[in-house]
Amino acid sequence: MATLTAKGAATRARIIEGASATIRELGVTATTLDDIRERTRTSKSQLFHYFPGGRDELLLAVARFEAARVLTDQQPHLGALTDWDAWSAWRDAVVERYRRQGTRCPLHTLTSQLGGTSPGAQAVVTELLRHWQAEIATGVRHLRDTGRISPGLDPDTVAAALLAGIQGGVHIQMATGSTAHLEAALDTALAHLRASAPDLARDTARSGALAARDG
Amino acid sequence: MATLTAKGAATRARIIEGASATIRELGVTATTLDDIRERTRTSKSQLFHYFPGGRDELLLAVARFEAARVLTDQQPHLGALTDWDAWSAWRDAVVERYRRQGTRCPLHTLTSQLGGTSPGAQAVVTELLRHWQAEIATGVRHLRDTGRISPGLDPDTVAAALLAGIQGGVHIQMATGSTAHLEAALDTALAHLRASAPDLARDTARSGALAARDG
DNA sequence: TCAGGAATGGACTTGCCAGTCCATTTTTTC
DNA sequence: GAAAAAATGGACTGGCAAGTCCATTCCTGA
Repeated sequence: MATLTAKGAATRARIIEGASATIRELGVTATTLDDIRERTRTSKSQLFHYFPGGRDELLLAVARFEAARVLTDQQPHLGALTDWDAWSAWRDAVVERYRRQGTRCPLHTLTSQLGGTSPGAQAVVTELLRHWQAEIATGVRHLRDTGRISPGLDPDTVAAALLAGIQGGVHIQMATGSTAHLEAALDTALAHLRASAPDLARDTARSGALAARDG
Repeated sequence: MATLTAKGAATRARIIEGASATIRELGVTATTLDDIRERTRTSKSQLFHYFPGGRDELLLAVARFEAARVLTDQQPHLGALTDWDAWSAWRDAVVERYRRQGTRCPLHTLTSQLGGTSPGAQAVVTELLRHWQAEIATGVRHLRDTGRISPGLDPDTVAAALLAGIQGGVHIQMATGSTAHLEAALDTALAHLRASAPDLARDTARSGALAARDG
């Protein structure tokens, strides 16, 4: 793969997207290169031309593709967690995103297969988590700096806990099909933040810290 | 498998345990029946004798085995979440359990492979989660009924959020190798509970003289 | 002790699927 | 417009791993 013409790049992208869709339908283990070949209208040689490392390299590319999508699907909310309304909108966007995705999380299964095997896949996930958590932490820090939450809360710890709740909520959704846990995790975390508000700020937010849900 | 002699039952159990151990080392996808056969000193025919449904049936049995272990590993703490000390001990036990397990969670990978495929595996996980959450909720309810936390908190929601945090923390550990997120999730959830305590109970808890309250 | 069922051994079949290879077509470049 | 490079087609291989089958040994109960 010395150089890549426009046509070549398009084919490569088509393969990744098609593989991603196929994996969503069949799961990683059940997806064969022939399935991908058929859906993307490519030949075996093309698959290996664009991904000389074979199946693993393709899967890694798909993981990268999916990881990017996870973050963009949360925009513009994730990048602007300024006031409570923004947090609420983000919360809804996250729930909606995963509800729409259904009971298959390509990235989860993808990394559970590649995770231990290749350090590359591990890096993709680690980087995604790091970025995601950093964005959340920035939002929390903003809440703190504007006096909306207790100054005693550590933004990074809160963000880590929130991210864990989201991950677990999604994971449970994969097994049960319900987003109840994801919602509980998000709502409880937000309630925690709201309840920590200094009296003045809480009065301003006024809508009931315990009720948590959209006041 | 009309009847099962003592010897047969022992062999069956040996296969499940050996398969479980092998999967922990190699991961689900990389584990072949021959690997299991070799480790458990059995023959191909034995594998299919005790698990006529083949690989999938064996994997399901392993999932059941692992699911049971998840809960027993948390005992006796999980069954007696009465006061803050008990909660703290449980928290430590959970962290320790997963730290010891390392970056391979057999159940996670097991179900991510069987999850979508077989309804049986899904049932195993769902039941595990249900049971786990119920135990946590019982503990939360006890805290509430003894006035240690705000009566406004819904035990089931809190338990769901906490369980999601644990699951996510473990999941992140699989990718990063660190239990930081798991600990953040647990600690944040417990901090939330403690912070919700009515003033009297919080003061009492701080001093450790719990017996005196509510006379 | 012997008969029938359970347990075991292990060779063999079968099918799939990743990866290879070379021929052919298309595009780029000078 | 011709050579070089890139893209494509698709048959073929090789190996692996699940599952089958039958022969043999072991156990149990009457």
